Amino acid sequence: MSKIITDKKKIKELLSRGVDEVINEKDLEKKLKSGKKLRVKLGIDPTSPNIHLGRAIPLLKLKDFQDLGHQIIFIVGDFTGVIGDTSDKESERPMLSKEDIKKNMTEYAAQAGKIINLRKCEVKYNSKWLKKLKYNEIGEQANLFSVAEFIARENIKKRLDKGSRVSLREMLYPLMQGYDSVAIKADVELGGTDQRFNLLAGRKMQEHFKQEPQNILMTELMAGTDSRKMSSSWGNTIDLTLEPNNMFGKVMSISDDLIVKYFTLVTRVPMDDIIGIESQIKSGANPRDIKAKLANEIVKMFYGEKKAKTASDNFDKQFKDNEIPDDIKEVKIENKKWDIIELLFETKLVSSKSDAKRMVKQGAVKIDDKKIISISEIEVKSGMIIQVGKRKFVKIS
RNA sequence: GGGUCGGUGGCAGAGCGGUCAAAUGCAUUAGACUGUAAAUCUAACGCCUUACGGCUACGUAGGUUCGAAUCCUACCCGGCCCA
Repeated sequence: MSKIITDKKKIKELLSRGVDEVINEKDLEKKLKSGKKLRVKLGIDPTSPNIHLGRAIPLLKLKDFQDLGHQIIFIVGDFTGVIGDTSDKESERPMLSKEDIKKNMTEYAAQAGKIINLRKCEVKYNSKWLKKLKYNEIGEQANLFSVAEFIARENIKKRLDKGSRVSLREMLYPLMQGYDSVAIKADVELGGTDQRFNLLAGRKMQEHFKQEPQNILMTELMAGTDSRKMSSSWGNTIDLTLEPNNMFGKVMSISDDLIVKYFTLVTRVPMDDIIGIESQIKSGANPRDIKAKLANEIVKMFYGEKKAKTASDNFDKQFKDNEIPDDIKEVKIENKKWDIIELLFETKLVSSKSDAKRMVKQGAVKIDDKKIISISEIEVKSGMIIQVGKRKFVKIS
């Protein structure tokens, strides 16, 4: 029933927006225009279930393929997950248990479902075919690659130079990812540029098994809130699990010069509009407002228009106008005289009592908009609003 | 198997007998300022104590010492070189 869309403009955008490199571009373009339904593969690493904006980029690309009517296939690396990938990390990955993987995937699906229509996807666990391979078969496949190739990879090289451990086990990873492509007969595989070697392994492997080699589409890498590459090991991610207010705020905290990049990579605002935005920035428009638009756009994608609007309003209130936001968490607590330190700790506004003292000392604590300057006793009444810093509020119920 | 170097706070990485709750960078938090949770500047950043101070921490377990992250022993884990 689903027809393949072969609109030239859409294909062009598919192949260029947020795309770092396509191998082989001509071939892929031809196939996309042919009207054939392509099998598009994306591997998922089940080690950490949190999807952040960086990891969402290939997912968005996948959605673009889906929108054109192509078949998308998730490969859950339940088997490779046990091995541990190395391509986007500079440290070795821990091995995972089956239970962990299962739990992680449930969480993953909940987030990925915000971008992709999961009902129209194939989801495959690669243990299905990988665990059946015999030693001689693995040997044969391993023969397709050389050690020099493997250690020439930037990440591996870096680790080697630094003197950290690279296990033999890790060399198996590209073989497996490559064999996945064979097993599902992939036409296209997506991945970040850091996946290059693994993606190419798929082509080699497919050729070996007399299949037509898959095309590869590598997406650009995303910069995080501190302008370095977005990665969970840097702690600079914007996670999809963030609730709207926080997500909005995090986006607002990116560096100004990343605005256009974010628009291009993680939204589907038409490219023509983005060009307009770019020139607005150049001609001196207030980046704050444009960034707010971006934040709004991103929150909208994951939570819908209404919640995005609320998040946006709350942000303005809280930071621009220094007002108290509408939806504050309520806390039930005995109405009596409380020592301010105990009170802050009890309401979980601070992580420890030392922390509470610090906050008071720094002048970060406000009760009903009145600054608390010294450690003292507070008469707690319901409806009272306690504030720590600009971002943490609690209302006594 | 032999030699050798190392395992430090969320991460990276100094310290190598007292002045070490442990430099510095990143991350985090607060304050000032502002265009925002940008940028910049200032400060904080184990836990408990109003404070004095106390407690727990530098791979694990013991030991030497008035005193150990620092020295010794064993063990566990890792790097490099040799075989």
